[in-house]
Amino acid sequence: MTEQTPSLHTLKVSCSNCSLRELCLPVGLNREEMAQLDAVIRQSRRLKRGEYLFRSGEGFRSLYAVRTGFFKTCVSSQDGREQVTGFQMSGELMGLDGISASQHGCDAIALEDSEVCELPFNRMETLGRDIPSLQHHFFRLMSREIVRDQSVMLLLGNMKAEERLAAFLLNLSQRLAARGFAANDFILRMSREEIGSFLGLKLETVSRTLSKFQQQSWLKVDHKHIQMLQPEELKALVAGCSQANSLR
Amino acid sequence: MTEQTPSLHTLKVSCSNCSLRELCLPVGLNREEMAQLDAVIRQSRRLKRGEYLFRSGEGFRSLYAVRTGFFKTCVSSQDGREQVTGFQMSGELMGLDGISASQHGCDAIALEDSEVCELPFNRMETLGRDIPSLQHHFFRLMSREIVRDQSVMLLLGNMKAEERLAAFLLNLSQRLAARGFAANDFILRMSREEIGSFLGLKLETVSRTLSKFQQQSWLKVDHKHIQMLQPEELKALVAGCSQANSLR
DNA sequence: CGAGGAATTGACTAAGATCAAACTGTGTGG
DNA sequence: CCACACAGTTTGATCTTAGTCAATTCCTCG
Repeated sequence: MTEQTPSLHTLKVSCSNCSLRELCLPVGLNREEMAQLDAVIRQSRRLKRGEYLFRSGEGFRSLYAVRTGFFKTCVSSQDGREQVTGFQMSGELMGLDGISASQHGCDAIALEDSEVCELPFNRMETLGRDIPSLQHHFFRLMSREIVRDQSVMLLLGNMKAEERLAAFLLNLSQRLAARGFAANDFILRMSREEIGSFLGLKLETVSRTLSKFQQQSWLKVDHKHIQMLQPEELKALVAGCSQANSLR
Repeated sequence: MTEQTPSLHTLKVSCSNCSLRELCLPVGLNREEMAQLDAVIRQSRRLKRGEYLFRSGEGFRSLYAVRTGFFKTCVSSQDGREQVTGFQMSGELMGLDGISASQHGCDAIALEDSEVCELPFNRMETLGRDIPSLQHHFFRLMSREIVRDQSVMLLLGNMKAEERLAAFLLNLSQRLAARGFAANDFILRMSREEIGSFLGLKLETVSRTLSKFQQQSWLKVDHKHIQMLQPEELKALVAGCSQANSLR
C-alpha cells in the first residue's frame, strides 16, 4: 500500500473531525455519508488579508465555508458605489448567489488572514440526491440567507442610524458568542467605512454614533476594540424594530 | 372508464399545459417527469384582493407560484414598521424564506384578485432527487432570490429617491414586458405607501418624485396609470448605480 | 521611524421626513 | 341613482437626520 504522507500544508481537513461541524453542516449523517462528504470537500485554501476569494462575474463552481478568519461580501454598481452585503465568520457560507447565473454575484474579500473549505457545487448537488438530509440542509441554508437578507432590508428601509448600529453590534456579539468568544468584548475586523457600507450610513455617521454610545457609557470604544458595557440598553434600542436577529 | 368530469372550480391545472411554464419552471422535463410534477402540484387557489396567502410565523408547508394577479410580501417589526420585501407577478414564487425555520418568514398578501399554484415543498424535494434538473432548478430559484435581495440592498443602501423610483419603474416595466404586457403603459397594483415601503421612502416622497418625473415629461402619471414617455431618461438615471436589473 | 490610511470631531448643507391641508376618485348605503 | 364618507394622493411649509466638507489626530504597517 502506497499511502501518501500528507505534508502539513496539504493535510486533508475533514468535515468529520471539524470543530465547526455543528455550525456548518448540522445534519445527521452516518459514518459512511460523512465519508462521502469528506471525499467531495476540498482541502482548505488560505487567504491573506485583503485577498479576494472570488469576484463578481467570475465563473461559479464552488461554495466556500469559512474555517478561520473573517470575510466581507459586497456588490458594486458600475459607477463604483459599493454595498457590503454581509460579513462572514467561521462556519458561514459564501457564494450562494452564484448558483443562479453560474457566475458569482458578489465579491468575497478576506478581512484578515483566513482559511476556507471549498464545496464544489455540482458534486454537492449530486451528493444531495443520495443523502436527503444533506439536500434538505442546503435548501435550509439558502432559505436562511433569504431570511437574513429580509432583515437587512428591514434595517436599511426602516431603521435610524443608532438602531442600525445597535442591531449590528448585537448581531456580531451573538454570533461571536455562538463560536465561544466573549460576547461583550471583541475586535471589529472591518473598518468604519465597511460598517457604514453595510448599514447604509457614511463612515462619519458610524464614528459619531459609536462616540454617542460611548458617551452614554453603553460601550467602550477603543478603535477596533469594542466592549459592550450595557448591552441591555442596546437591546432596548432595537427591541421594537427588529423581528428576529438574523442579520449576519 | 369512469373519468371524473371536472367542475370548473376544481379543474386541475397542470404545469404541462400552463402558459407560464417558461417563466415558472424553465427546466427540460420529459413527458413522464412532467406528469410526476403535475401529480404533486395542487390545483390553484383563488384569493381576493387584500387576502393573506400566508402570514409570518405560520407553519411552512408549501411554496406558491403566482398564476394570475399580483402580490406583495412583507416583514414587519414588533413595533409595527412594515417593510415590503417584494412584489410578485405571474410565474414568480413566494415562500422560499419559510424553508429555513419551517415557518413563513413574511406575510404574502394579494394586491388584486389572484390565483396561485401550491407546491408542497416536501414532495418537491423528494421529486428533485428523482429529477436532477428539477432539483437544480430549485437551487437556481433560491439563488436568484438572493441575488435579487442583494440588488435591493444596493438600492436601499446607496441610491437616492429618484434613482430608487426610476429603478423600480424600469424593473416593473421589464417584468411586465416579459409577460407580454405593454412595457411603457401600465397600472400600478400597489399604493404609494407600499411603493415607499419597498423603496425605503415615505409615501409623500414617492408622490413628489412621480410628480417631478411627470414635470420633466419622463412619465405621464394618472393615479395608478403610468405611461413611460421617455424610458431612456429613467435608464440614464439608474445607469450608473444599478448592477443588473434584478429587483422584482 | 516615517508615511499614509483610518478615525474623530466640528461646521454647514441638503435630502427626505414630518405635519398639515386640500383634493379626488371610489365605493357604499340610503 | 345620488350623496356622502373615506382612503389614497398631492402639495406646501417646516424640521430633522444624516451627508458633505474639512481639519486634526492617531495608529498601523511597511
